[in-house]
Amino acid sequence: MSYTYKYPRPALAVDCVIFGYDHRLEESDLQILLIERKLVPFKGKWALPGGFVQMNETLDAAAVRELKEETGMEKVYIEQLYTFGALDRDPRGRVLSVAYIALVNLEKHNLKAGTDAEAAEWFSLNKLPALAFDHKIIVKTAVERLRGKVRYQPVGFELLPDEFTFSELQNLYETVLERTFDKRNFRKKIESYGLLIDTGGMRRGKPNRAAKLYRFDSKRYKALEKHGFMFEL
Amino acid sequence: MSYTYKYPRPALAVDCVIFGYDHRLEESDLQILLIERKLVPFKGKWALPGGFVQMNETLDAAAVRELKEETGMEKVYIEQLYTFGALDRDPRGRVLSVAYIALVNLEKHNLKAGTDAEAAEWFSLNKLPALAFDHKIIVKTAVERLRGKVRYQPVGFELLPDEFTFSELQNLYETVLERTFDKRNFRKKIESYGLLIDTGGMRRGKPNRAAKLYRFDSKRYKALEKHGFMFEL
DNA sequence: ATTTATTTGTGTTAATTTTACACTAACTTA
DNA sequence: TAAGTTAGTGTAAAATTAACACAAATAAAT
Repeated sequence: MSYTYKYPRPALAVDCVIFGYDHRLEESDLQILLIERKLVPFKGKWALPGGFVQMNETLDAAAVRELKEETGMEKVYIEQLYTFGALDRDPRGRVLSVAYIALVNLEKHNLKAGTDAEAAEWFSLNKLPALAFDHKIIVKTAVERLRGKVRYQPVGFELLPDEFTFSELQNLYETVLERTFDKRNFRKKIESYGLLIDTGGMRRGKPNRAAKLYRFDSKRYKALEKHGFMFEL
Repeated sequence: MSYTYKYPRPALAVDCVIFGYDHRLEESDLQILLIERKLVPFKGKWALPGGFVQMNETLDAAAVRELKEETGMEKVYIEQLYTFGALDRDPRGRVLSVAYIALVNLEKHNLKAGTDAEAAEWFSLNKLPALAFDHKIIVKTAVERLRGKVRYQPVGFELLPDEFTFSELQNLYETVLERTFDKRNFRKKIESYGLLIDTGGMRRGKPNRAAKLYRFDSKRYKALEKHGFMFEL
């Protein structure tokens, strides 16, 4: 079976830059999920998870599907990043890639090994191996976008478990933005938005004072957002 | 001649949301350029300028080409907006659209009439006619992006002539952001960035005090930007 | 049971930034 | 030369941000 068109058409792929974060680690870097390519081109090289868009699925659906197929992960935050269309980005011919960003917490979404006969592995953002295709540029674009976005939209919570402590939240922001915050000022700022719900629970188990657990009030955020409220950090 | 592939491929188009602004008008709205479709589907309806991407051109190049073909405009600011991939967005079949935003000044870039046998016309943003395809959503996305972008990147200057007065700049920002600024505070803020060059010229001709003309120092901006400088309004 | 080591949780003051506000200067037309 | 209109300018109050230190709570070790 084959498909014939009057004019030539580029092939269409989606690629996902999946950011992972583990709040349990002391010095927790941002991580990116890569898969080792088993086929040419770039056989043996690491690449972003992705694949071709099917005719009966939207771009978002294709990204969600690839995410699930290659990592087993579901119900993760995902958003379109940018569409890459350089002429020579794929040696097999003209292939466009609509890139997506996904944000996952490594405790909540643990990687299912080898779901797609391809080895998937997390890499620290600043220890990435050489990447196939133009994926280095895609990752760079994604990191810039994440850094920009995290400051004026509360997407950081997607990288944490549902319940988290203030210092986990602060560590996350410090990791993503590569800067430090004053503990008291950070708390004050976040509290001023009234978007955290005290769950009553405590994070115990470490040999120090237990910390209160909070939950992000996404319903309230959505309501406020409509009336022009702006989160900012 | 025809082209055959093993798997089906969507067609690929670019569409441009061209924002126009005229600093000479008293009550100057933001404008959007639309063309009247001469062919089915949506014959007679207004639509964003656009067309299919050719095999040997990048997405950016396709957007630039369409812009020139349909409006005669060259050397305008252009950037990729978003890729729209709903299954039913084109009744002819699966067509993806990579949308672009362009910013032009209506004095600098005057519309060449009927360059492409299609009537092109400027419409006030808040008086748009019904649009073909999913172009209403594309325009909405573009407006949101422009409003967001204009606040933290100095793209507003693209909508003005090379030399402009402070009140022209202020009017532009007030129009795009749909709010007012205090004249003195606005001036102070902009001046604090040191990104405007006094050209020595004056805007004369109106029955009131002449205003100094300034030019945006894009070289200096690019240099500062690299070292973490942030424009913000 | 007590000590030790470690992280949590909290308030005030100074510095900076943002906002509010009104009059004179300069230009063109009548 | 008078009238009408926009350009250009400074200061004080309010709000926000930044800087800073110690007692309380917990688990582990003694």
